[in-house]
Amino acid sequence: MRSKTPDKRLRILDSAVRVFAREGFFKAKVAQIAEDAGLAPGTVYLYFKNKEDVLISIFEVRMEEIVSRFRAAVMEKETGRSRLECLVRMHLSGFQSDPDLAACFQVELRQSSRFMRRGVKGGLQQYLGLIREIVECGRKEGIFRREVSAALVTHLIFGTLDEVVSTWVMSGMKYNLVSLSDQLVDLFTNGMGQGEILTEGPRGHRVDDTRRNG
Amino acid sequence: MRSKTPDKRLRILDSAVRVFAREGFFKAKVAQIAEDAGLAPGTVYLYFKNKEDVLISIFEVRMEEIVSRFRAAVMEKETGRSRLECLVRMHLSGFQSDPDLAACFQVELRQSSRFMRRGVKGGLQQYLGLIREIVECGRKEGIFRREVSAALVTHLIFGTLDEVVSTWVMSGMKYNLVSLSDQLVDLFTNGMGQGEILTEGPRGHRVDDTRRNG
Amino acid sequence: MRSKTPDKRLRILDSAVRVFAREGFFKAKVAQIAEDAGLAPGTVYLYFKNKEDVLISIFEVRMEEIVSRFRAAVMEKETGRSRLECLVRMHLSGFQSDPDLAACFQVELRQSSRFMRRGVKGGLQQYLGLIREIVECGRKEGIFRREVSAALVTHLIFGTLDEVVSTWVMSGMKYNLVSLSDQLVDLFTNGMGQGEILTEGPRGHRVDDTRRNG
Amino acid sequence: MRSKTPDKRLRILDSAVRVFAREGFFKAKVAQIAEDAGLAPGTVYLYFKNKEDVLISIFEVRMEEIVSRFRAAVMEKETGRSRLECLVRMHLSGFQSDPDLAACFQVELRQSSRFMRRGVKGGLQQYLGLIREIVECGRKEGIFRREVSAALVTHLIFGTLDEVVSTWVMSGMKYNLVSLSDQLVDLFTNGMGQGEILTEGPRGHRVDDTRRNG
DNA sequence: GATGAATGAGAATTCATTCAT
DNA sequence: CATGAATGAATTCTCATTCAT
Repeated sequence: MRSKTPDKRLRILDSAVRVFAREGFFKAKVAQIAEDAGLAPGTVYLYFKNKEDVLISIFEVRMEEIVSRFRAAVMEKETGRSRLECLVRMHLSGFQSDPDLAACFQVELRQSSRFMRRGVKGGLQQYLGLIREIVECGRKEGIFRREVSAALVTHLIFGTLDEVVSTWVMSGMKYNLVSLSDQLVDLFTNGMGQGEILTEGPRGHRVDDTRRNG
Repeated sequence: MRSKTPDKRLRILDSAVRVFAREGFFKAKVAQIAEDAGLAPGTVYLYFKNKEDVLISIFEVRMEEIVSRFRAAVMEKETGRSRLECLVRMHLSGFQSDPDLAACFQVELRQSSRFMRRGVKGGLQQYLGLIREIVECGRKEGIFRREVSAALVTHLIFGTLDEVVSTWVMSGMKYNLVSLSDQLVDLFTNGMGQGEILTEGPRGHRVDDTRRNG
Repeated sequence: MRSKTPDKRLRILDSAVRVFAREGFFKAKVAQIAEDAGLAPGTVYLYFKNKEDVLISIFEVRMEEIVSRFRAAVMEKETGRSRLECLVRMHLSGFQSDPDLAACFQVELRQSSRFMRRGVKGGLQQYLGLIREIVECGRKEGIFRREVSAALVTHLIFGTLDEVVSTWVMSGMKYNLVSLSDQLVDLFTNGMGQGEILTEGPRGHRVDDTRRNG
Repeated sequence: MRSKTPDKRLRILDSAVRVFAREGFFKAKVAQIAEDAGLAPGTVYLYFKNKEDVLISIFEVRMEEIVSRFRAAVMEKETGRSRLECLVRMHLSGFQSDPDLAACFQVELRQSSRFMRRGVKGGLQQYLGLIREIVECGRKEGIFRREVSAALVTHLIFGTLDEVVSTWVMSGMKYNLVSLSDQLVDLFTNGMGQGEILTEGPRGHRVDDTRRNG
């Protein structure tokens, strides 16, 4: 029992993050979580419908806090580019600084079929929404392309971040995650291709330069 | 019981894909799988250690087949670019044409903690290896950039594909997945940014143009 | 369900003695025991690790009670001889008056490999200890011989009692066990040999006729 | 696989003794025994009804051999006393020289409820019969007492030997079993009591040192 | 609100045994 | 006779959840 929040609901969630990270969702016993929170097993059920609900609630509560914190920070930036940089850096450093949470989000949460079936609309959608706003913002400024679906770009960004963090978690969280931020932002904006050379495909000259020169 | 392979091991895996997709991993009973395969429950345990082993084996067996099929097709292409196109298209069409397998790979498999903890090295690593070869190939041709970590590019591609397919599965597999291929390849190679405009940031001239124009 | 002890642990043990005696250890179902005790199956596992633990616990709990009861009675007697008589009689009458317990101790318990491998130290050692104390006591008085190992004498007494009770159980508990007490005590103290004749060994005359004639 | 008897039935029994001794009856798999005997699992069932039958058969086959060997040796002796000595020594040395068999007889066999319920009449009864013959023989010579039940004397001898061997097995077979023979024979014939003093109560003089000191 | 003893549903799994070859 | 792949019955045990106090 480490957390001392008087709010029992939050205390349970804090304990659950630790226990889930250490034991894994299925091996974790509700009684363990309760004990860690200094409560009786039954008490957990005054605040949560069941064990999965605890897991999902971790995600929702933390995501709400994350999204609003991220949004605040992101919106202080002026350009789409710097907003993207901000988001990427916060995403990576957020997990890097809280390994238990990282384990919950990247590993345990996926073992909830309710989560995997996207039964949890709230948090993730809001986060995707925030990413999308950044994309739209960059488009309005003319620095991000309009030809590709904004939704797809959002998946590109989120999917990559998610995979990168998962890989880091699986590897034992040994290397520095945040230091990948710049390369990631570079990749998101410029892609993996050598700009010009791509235009010189086998077919000759690319004519659609206008796309970029607009 | 649909599959009639004489190989009982494969028959069990075929049945398991169907049952897992329909019922979900936890709701699925070993006896159901056995029945679907026309076998007695105990027979499953002659071929697999336990239920999770069946799930993991689906992944391994199918991945092996996928990787070798994808590799063969990809390697027929000449350029890194066309190889990337080939891989993306095959990844998306592969799942689109086999919804049960898609459900297993994108949803059920993640509920195996052994899988999530990357206890399954083989298949996924080989697939990532194939992606990486394509990246390296494009680099040798000079069409893909060398400044960014190849590993990171690999995660970009795989993470995005995975997220895109997952989203499609969750949405009920209603839209056409393959049709996203071109946009994805475009994003991977060119990024989301307006190339030139990026260089002309609000702050003035970018000096690192050489990077691309080199 | 016969027993009504409020202590659930004891209620389970009481029920288990009956069920084990009637069904045998392996045929006995935990659910049967629970039902007999008026409890749910799961409740058994709040008090015992598993079915074998129930069996072993019967032995331990009953032995503790037996040893202290026997010790109290035995120690009221003055001489080693009368103490031995007391123990033998109590051993035999104890089993005779509780056939279910006899069946558990003599038959079912032996089917626990943990018991047979003497994984159960407590009870039996204490009982053997009590026998040994009686032997030592008789030795101090000078009525029991000192030339033979006390441990061996203890095994003689216990081994014989155990075999005699087992035979009685196997035979269907038809004859009177307690009535063997005097003969057993006689055998333990005087052996099966004709004193005199034994003395006519190569080594010379025995003078102690009085032993049997006196 | 060590045994090379061409008789498959005996090969199975030899293997079973080893496997039962090493694994215990319940942990032992029929397939293990078959493999050790260099046979297929199904073959075991050509020679034995089931696994328990293998265990019981070990006892019967070995006991038959033991009883006839013991009887032959015992009957070569002339007096009841020397026959008893012979039996005790052979009983102890028989187990001491074959630890696997000792483990089977003293531990594993007891876990068969059929054995414990004396469903196995043959072997044990014959052995008890042999002991009894020795007792009767001594009685005819006048060296063994007639006042006590011969059956009881038989139980005394067998029960004690059995307990002594069991204790030795449980203790890890560390000490020398055969060296207990003389003390045991002494105990069986003379008992644990100081002859005269018993009759003269606790207060009398001991005069009969001759009895043991010769 | 909090407790925690009691519940009881539920399925994976084993492996002795069979029998078609 | 021998095989060994397939069988399938059968029961323990767990632990999330409840609810009387």
